[in-house]
Formats: sequence, C-alpha cells, structure tokens
Amino acid sequence: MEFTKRQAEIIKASIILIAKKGIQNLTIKSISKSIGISEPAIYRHFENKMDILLAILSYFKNTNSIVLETSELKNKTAIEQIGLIYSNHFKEFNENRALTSVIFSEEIFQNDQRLTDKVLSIMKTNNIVISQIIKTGQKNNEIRNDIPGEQITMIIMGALRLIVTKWRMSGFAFDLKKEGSDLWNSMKKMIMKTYK
Amino acid sequence: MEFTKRQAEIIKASIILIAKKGIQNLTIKSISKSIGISEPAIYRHFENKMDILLAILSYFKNTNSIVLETSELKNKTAIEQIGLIYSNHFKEFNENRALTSVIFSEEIFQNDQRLTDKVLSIMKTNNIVISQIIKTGQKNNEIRNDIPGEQITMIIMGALRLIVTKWRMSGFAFDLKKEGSDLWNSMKKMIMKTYK
DNA sequence: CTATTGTTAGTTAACGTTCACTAACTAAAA
DNA sequence: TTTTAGTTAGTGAACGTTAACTAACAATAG
Repeated sequence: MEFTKRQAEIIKASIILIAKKGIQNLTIKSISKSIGISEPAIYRHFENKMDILLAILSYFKNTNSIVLETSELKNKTAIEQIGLIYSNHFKEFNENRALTSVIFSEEIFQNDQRLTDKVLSIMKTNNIVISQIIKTGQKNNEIRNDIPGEQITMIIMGALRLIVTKWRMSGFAFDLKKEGSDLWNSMKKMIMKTYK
Repeated sequence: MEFTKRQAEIIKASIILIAKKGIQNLTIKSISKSIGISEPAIYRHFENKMDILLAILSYFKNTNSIVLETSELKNKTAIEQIGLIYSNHFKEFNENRALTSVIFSEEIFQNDQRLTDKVLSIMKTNNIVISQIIKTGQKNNEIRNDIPGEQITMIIMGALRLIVTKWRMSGFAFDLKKEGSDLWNSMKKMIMKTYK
C-alpha cells in the first residue's frame, strides 16, 4: 500500500483545497483544519510540505494509470480504446471533481525541480499510451495515416484537456459525460480512415 | 495609455518571476528585487498585490486582442484566418516566452473571484472570435459542416494550447513555429471540406 | 528671477500576521 | 512497555503592507 489512510486523507483534502482556493492557499494549517487535527499532527504523516505535494502527484499517477491501463482495453479496436479512455476520464472526473483543478495543471507544481520532473513524467506516460494506440490503429488501416500519429495524439489530448478545463471553469455547469462523448464522436469522424 | 512605464515594468517582471518559479514565489520582495527598487516603492504604482495580478491579466487581454483582431485577417478565407491566428500566437510566444507560463494557465489565478472572472472573460473572447470564423467557413462550404462549429473550435484551441504547454515544459526545446505550423497543416486536412 | 508649494518616486524601519516546522508532553493501542 | 498519533505552545523567517521621511523636479506667486 503506497499511502496510509491518514496520508490518503491528507492528499485528498489538499486536492480539494487547491481546487477551491488555489495552491497559494494550501497551507499546513488549512489542511489540518479541514481534516480536524492539529498542524503538528500533519508532520506525523509527512516529513514536510514538499512531500505532500509530491504525494499528490503520485496519487495522480496512480489514478491516471488506472484510467489508462484498464483491462477493458484488451481486444478492442484503436478507436474503441481511445473512446474508452475518454469516457473513463470523464467518469473519474465526474466522481472526483476537485481532481480536474490539478490534474491538467502543470503550472501549479512549478516551484521545485522534483515537482516539475514528476509532472513531466506523468505527461509523457499519457502520451506514450495514447500514441501507441493511435499508431497501431494506423497500421491496421483503422485510423487515417496521412497525418503523423503524434499529431493525432496531440489533437486528441488537447481536446480532452480543454473540455475538462472548460467544464471546471463553468462551475461544472454542463454534463461532461454527454458533451465529452459528443466531442469524441466528432473527433472519430476526423481521424477514422473510413467513416460511415 | 493603460499602464505607466513603471507599472509595465512591474507587470513584465512579475510574469517572468511566475514563469521561473511559479506563483508561489511571486512576492513583493521578489518583484522589487528584480527591478531594483525597494518593496514599498512598488506601492507607489499599485495599491496592493491583488492589483498587480489583475494588471497581469489586463496585459494578457491586450496581447491577446492584438493577436486575434489584427487587420491582417480581413479578406481572407476562414482557413487562412485561423492559420494566421495560429502563427501570430507562435510568433508572440517565441518573442515573449515567459508569457506561455501564464497565458493558458487558468489555475494560477484561482485565489480570488475577480481573478477567476477575468480569466473566464478572456477565454470566452477567444472562443467567440475563433467560433465565428469557423462558422463562417462552414457557411461558405470551406469547412466541413458534419461537425458542430463549437467542437471544431474546441479541437483547434485545445491543440494550440497543448502544443504551447509542451513547448514550455520541454524548456522550449523544439521549434514552436515549425512544429506548430506542421500541426496546423494536419488540422487543416481534418477540418477542410475538400482537401487536395 | 526667485521663493513657495505641491507632486512623484523613492528610501529605511517597522507593523501585525502567517508561514513551515519543532520540542515536549500525553493518551491509547499493540 | 514500547510505538503510534495526537496535543499545546512555541520558534524564526517571510509575508503584505504602512509610517515617516526625503531628494528631485515642476508649477505658480511675488
């Protein structure tokens, strides 16, 4: 188990606090207050504040892997796989809205090299997984190959990120699952080799 | 003139500081140090720190309007117009790299309602301009109309944002103008009605 | 022409508050 | 009985901001 119960509690409280008021208002005091213990008690579970930030990123990495590497993906077409990754993301965000404030927000973790490196590695993992699926789809003549796979990956990831950002900034005012699914259906038309 | 020389200096210094070390390290002390005056002197030019953050966003709004509403856009096809908006953005970012750390980083300005509102209004302006161009292009049978204009807008904006984010996070390691232009050529293939 | 008055943009010193973090102690669980 | 997880009460450093003052300059009045 990567984190104890209390550690997980601290991580989740921190994410919610960042979502609400930004990283500038994430303090040991605000964390401890939100879970109902004293400030020094936090230090029984994390060495320092930086370790909490790193733990948040580890938590993302896990969540992300689960969404990306689910066994559902096996024995599906490339298009079906990307579709599933899209809908899994939307499901995850719908259940954990605070996550959207930080998961595509590389800028938040900019104050330390270790944080930046960790963010970068999460981004790269994402890219490799999607890119691999796209390229396989291109080989199978499922996805158009007059456009480099990396660029299709960028377009797919860019749209996913932007719709989630808009959803959050609207105060979660629209149905992400529905709008997201519509968006994906449009993207399919654009990237599939033969669309009927 | 919206800002005095000194105010502009403070704004630019702040953007560079955010780009370097994140919003957490933007302090009155760091700003004053970077332009070589004392901390209290900052208060001769801005009432308080919040006003500096708001000024940064106003500065963005201006830069953004210039990129979006240039007269070059007149008498051009929709595709040419979006192409120009893309390349103008890349040119602007290339000349002012620190800008990329904040311009698509809504999360940075999350600690106050006034900041969030201003960010939102900039995003909306962007969207309206691009969306208008796309819809005109669809009416003229220039852009495919089997996909709603709003979704094409989202895809275009999402890709632009993501490539800029990647460029920044790579430490500006690739040629944004070239990679961006390649990306746009691929997007054209996807959204044009007839591509030869 | 010069003395007065006001403005602008800066200084040093200090304010109260909050920050991350620690020492010392305690209750309860293992 | 030792370990774990909490407490209270504190630390020095950094935070945004203000007070008090000054040098340099511009406009105006005598």
